[in-house]
Amino acid sequence: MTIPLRDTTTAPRRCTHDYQVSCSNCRLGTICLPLALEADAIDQLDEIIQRGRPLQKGDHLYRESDDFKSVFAVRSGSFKAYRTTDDGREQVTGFYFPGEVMGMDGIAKNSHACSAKALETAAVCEIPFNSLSDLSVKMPTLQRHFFQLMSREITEDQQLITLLSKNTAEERIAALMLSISSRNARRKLSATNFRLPMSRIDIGNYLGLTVETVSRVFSRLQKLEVLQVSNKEIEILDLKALQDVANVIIETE
Amino acid sequence: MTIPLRDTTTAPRRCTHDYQVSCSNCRLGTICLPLALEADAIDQLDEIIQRGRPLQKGDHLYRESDDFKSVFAVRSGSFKAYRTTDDGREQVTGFYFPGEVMGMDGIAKNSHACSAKALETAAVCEIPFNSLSDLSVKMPTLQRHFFQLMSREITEDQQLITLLSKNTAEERIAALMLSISSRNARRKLSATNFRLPMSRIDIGNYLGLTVETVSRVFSRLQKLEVLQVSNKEIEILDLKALQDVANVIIETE
DNA sequence: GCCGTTACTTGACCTGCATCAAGACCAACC
DNA sequence: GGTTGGTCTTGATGCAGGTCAAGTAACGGC
Repeated sequence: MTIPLRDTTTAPRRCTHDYQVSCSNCRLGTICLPLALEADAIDQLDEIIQRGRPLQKGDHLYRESDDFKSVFAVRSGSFKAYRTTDDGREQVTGFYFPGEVMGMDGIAKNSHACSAKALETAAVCEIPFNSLSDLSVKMPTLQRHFFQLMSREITEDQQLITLLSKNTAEERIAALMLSISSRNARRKLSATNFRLPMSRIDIGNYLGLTVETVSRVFSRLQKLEVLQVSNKEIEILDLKALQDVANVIIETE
Repeated sequence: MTIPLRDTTTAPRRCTHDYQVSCSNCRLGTICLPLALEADAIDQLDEIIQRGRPLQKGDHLYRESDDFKSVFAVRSGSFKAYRTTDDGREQVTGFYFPGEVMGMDGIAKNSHACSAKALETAAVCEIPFNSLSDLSVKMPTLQRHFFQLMSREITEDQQLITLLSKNTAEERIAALMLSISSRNARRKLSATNFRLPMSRIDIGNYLGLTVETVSRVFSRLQKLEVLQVSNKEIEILDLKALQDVANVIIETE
């Protein structure tokens, strides 16, 4: 069940989201990439985008092998995407924050390859893929836009691959903290103080570590006065030191 | 420097590649997904596709941060894609065989995120991305086709992520052997006897293992009479056992 | 053929993280 | 208040795979 995003007849020509993004004339969050869309394109997109129903913590946005119908831009809250391995375990493949787009894993087979679960109360924009395809055909800019979005997903996955295959536990955790920090900064939120929406279990799962290791690394980084950790509340005390620990350059775009 | 794939005026309406693929009316190798293209579409694609110059072992097809202009379908030979980490090490992100498409990592930033290097003498089809985009605008089927290709790349990367974060050395190697085997089968080559085009170093790098471990695992699997390994020549002696070792279902499509 | 170089294998040892185990904290609920 | 069930932390121990080292096989160049 979806309701229209807004009444387009009276709508102002600016971002209607709950957060501010750099592109001043975009209504789509980070679907908004360097390549800005013309006003005309935005109006047409508005026609097809719908506001998804609100989700509570633990609710699924979609599940593995569900029919693929739409991609989703996160409006508020956060999500984890995960796939279930053949022997029934879970592999977290990504965390999604406001302004990020999820669900593109479903295009290949017309059914979702991952499940997406809300980590807290959350809201999304639903973008029906068929409409998006049709519109892309009419609007080459949008098509390229969307290609870029998918390509970006590929490069991000490849960064995770590198992290998993080359880096130590401390480097992985530090890299994740830096990634969350920079995604916060992008949304004009604090880059140094934030609340982790996900559990230690999810962090460990995502980074290929056990909960115990995650916990130990947090303790160690706290002892070194790099981070201040109290349960889910994180404060980056020494950004430079954290970057040194990560030993990886996290893109700050 | 590229030369036209073939003289379209006299061309027969069938696959012109060095290998056979399942889709009988496609000239593009595995760009050919379940979604078959109409004859009309194929003719139009033919117009924009070019045969790339032949590559020798060690030659680069493109390098990290090269301008992104085209994607490439492998015609013969094989490639590895890799990215260089901030501290100068290499991370192999994939191997590409005939009929597979590479280079889509470049779309996001209009410059390649990976380098691609020939593992042996190789040939490719070059598909200029601008032409492809333009054509997709005219041909919705082609657009969807290409979206699927990219989405597939995402799911494959996610499988690798899972492999790296959850599986043992033996499981990883077994999974890679099964993957190569099934990709061979797809090209109507032997699924049990093949030559690995890549070095142990590359295998280790790709799977997040050291050369020594790769070597030891091969020896162990040989002792167990699962594989026959002589340098790069592999024979799968016991497919069922190999699948058990992998503990992961490898898609055979 | 010989030589130099690089790829591969095997062994001995060591370490980072997993595993096992116990306890602390926290929130929900009766 | 107490109980229950989850998440998080910390310690003790073990092992898969990394590191170091030495040797062998394969491949090119001359």
